[in-house]
Amino acid sequence: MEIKLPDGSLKELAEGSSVADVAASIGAGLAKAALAGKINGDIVDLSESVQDGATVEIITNKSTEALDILRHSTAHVMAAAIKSLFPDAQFGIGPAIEDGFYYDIEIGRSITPEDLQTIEAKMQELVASALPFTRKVVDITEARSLFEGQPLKLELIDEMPSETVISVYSLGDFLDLCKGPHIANTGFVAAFKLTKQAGAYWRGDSERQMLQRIYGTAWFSKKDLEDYTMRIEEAEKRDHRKLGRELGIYMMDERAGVGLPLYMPNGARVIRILQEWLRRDLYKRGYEEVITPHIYNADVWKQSGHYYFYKDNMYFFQVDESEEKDMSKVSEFGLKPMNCPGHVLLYGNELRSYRDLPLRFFEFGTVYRHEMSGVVHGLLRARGFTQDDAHVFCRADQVLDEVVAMLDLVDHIMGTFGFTYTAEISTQPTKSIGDNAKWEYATDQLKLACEKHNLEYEINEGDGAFYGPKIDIKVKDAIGRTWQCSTIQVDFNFPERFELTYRTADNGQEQPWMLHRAIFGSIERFLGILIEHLSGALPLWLAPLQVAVIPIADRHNDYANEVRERLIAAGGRVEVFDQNEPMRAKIAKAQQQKVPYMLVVGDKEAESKSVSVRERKEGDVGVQLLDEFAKLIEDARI
RNA sequence: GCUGAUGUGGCGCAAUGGUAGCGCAUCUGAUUUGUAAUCAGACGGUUGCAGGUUCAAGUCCUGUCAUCAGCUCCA
Repeated sequence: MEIKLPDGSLKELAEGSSVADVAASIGAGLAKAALAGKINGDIVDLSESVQDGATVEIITNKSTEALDILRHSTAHVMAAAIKSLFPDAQFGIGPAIEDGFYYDIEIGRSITPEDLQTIEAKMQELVASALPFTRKVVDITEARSLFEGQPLKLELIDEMPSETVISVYSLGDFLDLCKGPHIANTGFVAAFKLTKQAGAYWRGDSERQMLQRIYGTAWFSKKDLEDYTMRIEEAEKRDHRKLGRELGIYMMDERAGVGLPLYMPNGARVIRILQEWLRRDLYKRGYEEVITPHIYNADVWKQSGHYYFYKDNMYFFQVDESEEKDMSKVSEFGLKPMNCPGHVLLYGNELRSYRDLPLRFFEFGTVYRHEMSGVVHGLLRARGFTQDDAHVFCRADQVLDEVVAMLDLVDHIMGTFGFTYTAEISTQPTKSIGDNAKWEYATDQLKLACEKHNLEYEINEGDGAFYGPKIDIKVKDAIGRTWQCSTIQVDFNFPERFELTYRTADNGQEQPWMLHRAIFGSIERFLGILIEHLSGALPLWLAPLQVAVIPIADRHNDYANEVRERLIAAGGRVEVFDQNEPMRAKIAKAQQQKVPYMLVVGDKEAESKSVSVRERKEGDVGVQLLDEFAKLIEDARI
């Protein structure tokens, strides 16, 4: 028989040859390096036999799929080690993930850090003995008997269609249900480390039992593992919680409450600049700014439905409005967890004409959500935060253009900060309101808008809000975590429940379409991600302190203050570092504060009305006339 | 909320069950400096909180609060 290689050449082979035979026929070196194969694009085990006319590719550790195969295989090695140390262990699943792998297990108690060491040592033994992975194909019935007494595995088998061909892999005396493929033997595992252990719900369902999850990382060389460890350490240095404190951005205090950031002067400045920058852009784009209350009578939350859907996650309180103070006339209020009701009430306050649409309200709205204690995380997930929230009321035929304009705004803002992002469209969930035709139309408009905007998207089937479909924009942070920032949502709930209408051209009444959108999402979350992204070195226009004027000796303080005043007149944020310290120490301080420019001034500069400019990344960039430098600061005004 | 780990001056760290130390920062004094940290002195904590074990607890135990790493969740 004949097969095709990726380069297009043909190869003659004996009937019943396997992928491994193909590798061997190309060369002994390749046969040794082969991890798995690809038949017509599908990743398969080396033992898989090839059919006449198929295209066969050999996967080696240079291939893009190789790390996943290695990591998944290392998860099996770990499972085998656990099986020999804890014979009664039950196994869940053990996939490859970004940078590593995990395996969910149950040994009747929690895994301790010491266990991790023991398991790792056992794994080293298995790796040293170059144990082979052996693949076997069985039917459902056989699989059931092989995994007798392993309820977690049996549950997985039970969910497979009855005609499925199941592959199992054995590694020594450890047998696992697995699609494969795997490395030929454990000798390929060159560098791995067990990194952490945590609880994880079986099948990701919080109603079900919690298993022990062990995480590890695996690489093809010790060097790669070291680089990875370095990368993690570097990422920790730029953690926004550490930098947030060091740069005077924000603090937390137990006494204030969990998840409630307090902004220090630098943080307040940055947030105000971000807001003003966006505000000006939004005016250009046809938005109107509004301001709405932080608390609403509970009746509003009842009408919107939030009272019933989110009561546990909202802050409610009662006020006695009677003169007798006998709680006879108690009113209930709720802190807003989102800004929609205010904007909806504003819309409904006037009779709206089709000519008014689209009507775009925006607000920097501070909201409070009682997030569960385990999820609060610095600025990235706080209980009080400010959304750059907007609601657009429009006609059905305007939805597309509005969403395209929003995507354009996302592009502009993320591009300004150098973020790359991905888009996901979430569709109708099983429990939802609004008729199917509307859902279909709305979802199509979102897809069309992405296409019109040349934005690739993934579909999150059934993951939309109960009130409408949405586009979520996720950006990547320094440690490689993805965070949801921008969101564009269609809402069928509010217009219905608050009976919003507009007068049509033919004097009829129609219900407007309502779009929610936030670009930063939460300003604090965005700032947190931005700090990590830039290692705290905010661009000149956004830096809380733009210029540190550094007099060399006390006698230069007067000129330093003159420089400061000149630059403040140019709109700059400037401070004179006149502490009784050597210049070098002042520079060190300014560098640590990530101040974009340090201006060293001494006799020469005072004489010539100039400044010696030091840029935080470039270092000393030479002397400039003060007026010249002032222009630079002027240009950085938003 | 769940699983696990951790909690020592403002920050970063130390202290075989036996008198809580160090560096940075702060304050005072000296020094007046040319591109990443001048010198000296001083101040500052009873070890998250509440119980318990012990002759003796930062150290051991219980509870609780908070933080961290995950899981679940994120209108």
